[in-house]
Amino acid sequence: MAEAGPKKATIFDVAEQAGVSIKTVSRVVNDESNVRDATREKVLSAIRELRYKPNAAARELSGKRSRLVGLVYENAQEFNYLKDVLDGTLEACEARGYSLLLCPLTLPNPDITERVREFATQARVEGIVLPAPLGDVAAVTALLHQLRIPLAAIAPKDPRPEEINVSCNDGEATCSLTEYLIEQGHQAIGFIEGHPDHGASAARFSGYRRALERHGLAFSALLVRQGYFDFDSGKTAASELLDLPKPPSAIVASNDDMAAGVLFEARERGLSVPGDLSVVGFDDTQIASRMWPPLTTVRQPIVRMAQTAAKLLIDKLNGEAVHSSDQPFECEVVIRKSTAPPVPVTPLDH
Amino acid sequence: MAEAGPKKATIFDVAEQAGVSIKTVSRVVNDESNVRDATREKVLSAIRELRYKPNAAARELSGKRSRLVGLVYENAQEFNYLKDVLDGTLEACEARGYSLLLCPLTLPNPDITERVREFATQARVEGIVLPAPLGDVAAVTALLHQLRIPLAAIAPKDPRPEEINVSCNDGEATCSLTEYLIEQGHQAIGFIEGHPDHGASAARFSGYRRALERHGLAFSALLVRQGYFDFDSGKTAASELLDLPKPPSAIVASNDDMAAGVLFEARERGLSVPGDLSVVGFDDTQIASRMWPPLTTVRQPIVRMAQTAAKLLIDKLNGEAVHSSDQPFECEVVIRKSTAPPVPVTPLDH
DNA sequence: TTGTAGGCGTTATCAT
DNA sequence: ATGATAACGCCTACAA
Repeated sequence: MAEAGPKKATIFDVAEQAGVSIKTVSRVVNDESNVRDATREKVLSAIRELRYKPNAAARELSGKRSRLVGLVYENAQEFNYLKDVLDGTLEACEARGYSLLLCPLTLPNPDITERVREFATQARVEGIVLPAPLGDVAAVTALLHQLRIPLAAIAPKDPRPEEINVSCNDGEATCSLTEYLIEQGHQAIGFIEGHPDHGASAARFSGYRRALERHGLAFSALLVRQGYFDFDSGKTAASELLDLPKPPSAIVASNDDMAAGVLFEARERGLSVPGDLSVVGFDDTQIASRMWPPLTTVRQPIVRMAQTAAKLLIDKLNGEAVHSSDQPFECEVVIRKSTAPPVPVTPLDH
Repeated sequence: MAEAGPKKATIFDVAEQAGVSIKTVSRVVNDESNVRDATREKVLSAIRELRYKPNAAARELSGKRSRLVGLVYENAQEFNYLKDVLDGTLEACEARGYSLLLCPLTLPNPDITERVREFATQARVEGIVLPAPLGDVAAVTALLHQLRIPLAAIAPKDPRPEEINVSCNDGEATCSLTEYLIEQGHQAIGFIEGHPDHGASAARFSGYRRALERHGLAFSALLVRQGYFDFDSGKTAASELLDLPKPPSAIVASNDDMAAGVLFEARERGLSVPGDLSVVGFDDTQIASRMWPPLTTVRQPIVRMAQTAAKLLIDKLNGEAVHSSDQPFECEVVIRKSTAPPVPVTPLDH
């Protein structure tokens, strides 16, 4: 049972308690050099006793540092990807004493620029995390550049070396995934592209093509449909694909949400998955394991990617040298139950 | 192409430009009275010309108002409910010039108190929105009370009149939903309870019982299973229910995520929905319309509830008289395809 | 209706 | 290695 209002301790209280000046306390708090060990100890224990916490507003006013990071994101219906981004970003911020501010965007939108400017200046964030596709929206990146606000892009289409960006090898992963289908005996494999604004879309598409080539399968543009990473577009694309004179026996959707749409469309037509049609997704978000049948997909370490993006961003804000483009993160194919050899099974196929 | 750094205008610049004192500018900015219209206009146009934005840090330091609202939430696997809460809360905050800070919690957790205290003080939020079940976690509400931080609870179990809280009539809605099943001819209707910590769980359960009574159907504890609002618990509960010697022909799950689990379990057993089993959920979150078959459920206006909670909270922070417990929000039954009369259809049933 | 002075809790500058 | 003192930009008294 603590008392009601012990008038939060200030830097002066700590200084007095420790018998030093406020500047020394400030030095200790900010981990600056030029403080004798003994002095530091005195200050530290005073801080503990008084439960002193620096006042963020005063700090910001004086020092120009808000310790705020922004997450500007596209607020789509499908939130599965974003939950992971949020989790990762938040954790990284918290671990470093930063708070996270949210700025949902609805795309396309003529006045993104104003909204983001408002957000960046009004909310006075020091840096901004930009999950795909925003890392590629010039209106946004140019503005932030002009505002001198560092950014960290997650899975941008063309990563600019001077900025922080994290990505994963989703092209390769899509290739493996497609190969898995091919090895099961599928010859006609449909592909649903992701949103053209996302860098991942092109990468995944080319992964698909590479798998075809590698196995001597002809590529047919008929089997490729444009999607937009959401359920509805997946459903529509599946519908078109299944209406083809010679429909594919398997469909690769560029993400789980679209794969869910494919499953839905198949059900509506009374098609059994994977009996009549194999379906794979991408991301291994929550929904993938909740569908029936559970989706074969690719696990993308979104949480860790977001964590890393935020971590690097904050490091940069703190003036540390940042080595952005390490290795891309590794994806992992997750086999579940939405895939099977096409009927009839013909062992002679390979 | 704007210039790089026009040294952001301060209140002094505005005062000078308008030929008044800073206090007058302050009055205008804060909508205080006692400013002649002509003066106000002068100031306003100076503000526009200079693109003046009050410095939030200075404001907070001086005026004790951070214009920050916190959202403390349980960060569960299932994010469907929270996406809506987030959308609503964010919008209400934005509309009023507030920013939203996030504090995800993992329950159960021995040191929630410390985490929340840290969040509340360190992040210096003025008020906190508490979506269920957090409005009922005494460790949290007591702490906030002690810290004198106003809170707004969304769907708390026992709404305390002195606090802000918004809820909906989910008891009644569950009753209607169950009656719909009964009217279709179902006699043995299973029920999966929600997480016992959520107020909504008890309300929904009693709605279920009321429907039974009203139609002269016997209540059987055998047909009721404990769930926790997540997919897995729904699946488990369904499994138990379906293993019963005389399994139910319909199952009411207390939310969509659990209903998804029921669907999954049914599929695993080769049961057809709604042919062999009718299933209903609650919330009408994203997942409900993505499943196969799409779920009959209850649309809970979560976004609007969250919006209202945040709005009322901010009103209170601004010293306005807040009339919390208006009417509960109205829910709405959404009929989709997961329900059908039990086989064989016996028109004589009513 | 308007203005002046003082303070909010830090960090930064420049001594010592 | 440490300390006085001046910003930082605004708001709340209290005058006028």
